[in-house]
Amino acid sequence: MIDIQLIRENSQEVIRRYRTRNFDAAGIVGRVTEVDSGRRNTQKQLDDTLSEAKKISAEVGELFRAGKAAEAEPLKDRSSQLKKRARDLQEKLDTLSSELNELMTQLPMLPHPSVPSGSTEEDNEIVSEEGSMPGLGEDALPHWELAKKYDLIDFEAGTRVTGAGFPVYKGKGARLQRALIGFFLDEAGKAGYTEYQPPLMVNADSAFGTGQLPDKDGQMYYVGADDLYLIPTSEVPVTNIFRGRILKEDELPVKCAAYSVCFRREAGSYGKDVRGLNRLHQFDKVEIVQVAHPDKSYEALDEMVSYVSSLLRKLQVPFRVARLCGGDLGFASAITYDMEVYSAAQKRWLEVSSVSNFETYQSQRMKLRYRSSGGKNLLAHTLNGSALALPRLLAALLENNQTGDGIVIPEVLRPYTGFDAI
RNA sequence: GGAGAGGUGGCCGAGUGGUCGAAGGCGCACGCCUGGAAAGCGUGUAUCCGUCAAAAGCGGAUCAAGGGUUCGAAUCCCUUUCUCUCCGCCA
Repeated sequence: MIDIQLIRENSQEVIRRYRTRNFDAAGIVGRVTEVDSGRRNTQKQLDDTLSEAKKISAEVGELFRAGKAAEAEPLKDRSSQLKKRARDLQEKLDTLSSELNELMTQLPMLPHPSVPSGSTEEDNEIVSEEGSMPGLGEDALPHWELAKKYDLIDFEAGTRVTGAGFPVYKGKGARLQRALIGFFLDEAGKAGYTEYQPPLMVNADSAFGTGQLPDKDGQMYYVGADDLYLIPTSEVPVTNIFRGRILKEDELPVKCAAYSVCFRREAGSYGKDVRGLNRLHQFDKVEIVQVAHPDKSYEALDEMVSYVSSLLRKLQVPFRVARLCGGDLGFASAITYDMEVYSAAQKRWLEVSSVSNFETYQSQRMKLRYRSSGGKNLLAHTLNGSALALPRLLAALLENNQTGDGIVIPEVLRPYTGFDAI
């Protein structure tokens, strides 16, 4: 949620900034202004009413103690009336508050000024590209063929056991997955991130806190019997570790890393884009999360982007960094950099990481604050990024490193895999 | 899953219907004391909303959450939730 203060102070500016997202906020912002002033008005009336009722109660108390119970009778009546009035006002206040809350929830994060306007992927701004493109022959195989040829992934078995989008990794394929996870966690540790193992299911409050609910309801698997959601990313449980907390200023930035399995329903996506490992219902990912001081969050963002770049560099995969345009930006994000690796046999770029600064969007929802040196409790900024998501990276590694009679394992992974080639 | 006990401020802990936002202690901050420190002494120490240009001030809410009884609830009643103990089950 954005800070309502921004709307109170300059609603036109807010509406203008939302245009970068192709989001017409005029209607909602207008309603917010209206409901907000009504709410405050009602609050004032309620407070005054309660104030009077409290005074009367105190008087009644004194009369009782003085043994003049009879004199208290008319006061009791008056107090009853006030209480009835307060009940009505409270009801009105609740209605207005929840209406306001609902409106605010419909507003996405304000985009950072550097976010390019645009509506689709096409309008994303490529900010850098590095690594050399592998020269593969015409007989180069896509990763799903390679996975079959070298018996690394059994897609059919996954379909039998669960359904499409739930692959079974096998032998060196499974080992390679484990190697990548180990490598990523070790690297994150060296970069100052504390390792966490979060729950894989979260409650609705957590899903709301990071912005999955209500916006992305339907993209998460839901366990109805216990009212829990399977996490779509460990961003959700990890960030929510800090929900409702007030951190000390010198604790910032908080840097967390977590490996987890991720579950996504990906409702409605079929076709060749989802072939093989390109898009799955269950996948593995190491995520990094930071809780940062508002003045330092863009520094943190840059650090995260260069950290993820360093991983890709070490793995020797060609990659590029894109700054998402307003239209492609996630609901909760002020700015997002996508990191894409080049998958040589498919001849396409695959997104393997998404690094975002949510500024106060999530912290506002989850009341995540820090105590400033001035003694005030202020909202912290939250950020996260994949470091990294495994399947597409695995796809690129398999495709780019194929030699015709095997697949070469990148140097840095060999201590983890225990083998040099497949 | 069954039985019982309990959730009070950063923490411990008193409080069972009437100035209780809440005694006391610890912790923390500041000051005094000291050559310096410890001890000691003193002062302060929750969050949110509203009012205000802002601060102060003032008003309101909050003793797990929600509802109820009452003129008045941390205190009584109901529901939910979480924690602990015992039993059951179990990787």
